[in-house]
Amino acid sequence: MRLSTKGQYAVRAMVVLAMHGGAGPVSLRFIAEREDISEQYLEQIFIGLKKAQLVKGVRGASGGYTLAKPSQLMTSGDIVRAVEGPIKIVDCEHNGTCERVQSCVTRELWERVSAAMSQVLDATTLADLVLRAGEKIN
Amino acid sequence: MRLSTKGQYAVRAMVVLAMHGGAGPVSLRFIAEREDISEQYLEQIFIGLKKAQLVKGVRGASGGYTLAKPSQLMTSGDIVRAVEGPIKIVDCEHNGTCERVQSCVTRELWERVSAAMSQVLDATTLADLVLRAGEKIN
DNA sequence: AAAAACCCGAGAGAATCGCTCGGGTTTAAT
DNA sequence: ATTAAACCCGAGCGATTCTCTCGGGTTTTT
Repeated sequence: MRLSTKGQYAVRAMVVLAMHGGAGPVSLRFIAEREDISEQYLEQIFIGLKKAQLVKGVRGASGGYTLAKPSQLMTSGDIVRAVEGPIKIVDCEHNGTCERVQSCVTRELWERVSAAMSQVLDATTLADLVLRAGEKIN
Repeated sequence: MRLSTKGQYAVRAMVVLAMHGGAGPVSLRFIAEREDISEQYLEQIFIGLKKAQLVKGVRGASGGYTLAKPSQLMTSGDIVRAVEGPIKIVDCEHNGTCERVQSCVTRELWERVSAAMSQVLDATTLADLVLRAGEKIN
């Protein structure tokens, strides 16, 4: 029951991106050094972020990535989902109907837990995280 | 980001145990058949539950396991923690102080997520689950 | 005595994680 | 035009974790 590094790295990387605001694209190399993450691993992560249309890639020299929309309109939930898939703590296939009733009582529990996680993640925008980072520095 | 089967099985097994109330110990074989879980895997799970003093083992023929305390006094959080360890979605070692400030902004986020999970799990007693199982059957 | 059941450590097969490798292609700068 | 920076992408690899299985116990009831 733990978030893989992929999700953690993705959020950290997006914070870096957001902090550099509109000042041109940010290269993966920069993020990699700043956050001490493998550059090639970051590439994989950004493929997911790009597919989810959270970032835009700028190719060529002095390229990099920029946010695809303002940080107020992006939540940590969006970011985590982009690289890790849907936020659910167990995957139950029998949707709605189980053979064993006992099993499905617990399913409701896991769904409530997943919902609680989503609620926190979806309530926190990227802008919120940047704001807090700013507060910490000062 | 998913709960291992160990945690899921543990809760399901405890529901079975609770539903058999005070009517003597319940054998692992019974639970294993009822819930379609490997009996030997269940043994491992019950070692954890026993260490956490949630169940009591009764050795010998016609033995099995009983709840160590009333189901109202046991939460799904207790059960999950017993077999899976502390409920936290990332493990950050730097407690309180990080070198990179950016990293630690996100740490607060993971802590809030973990807290939200705990809240749901700790608010649901074993008795609650049994009650719902009863409702489902009728 | 025999059988039922818990107790327990070790390990095996598969899946997942956390990357790395080796190639591209695109574009800015010189 | 050339070079170099940077994104793009598929494949694979070592380590870890998960999900059990195996092979032995020991305890207690019948």
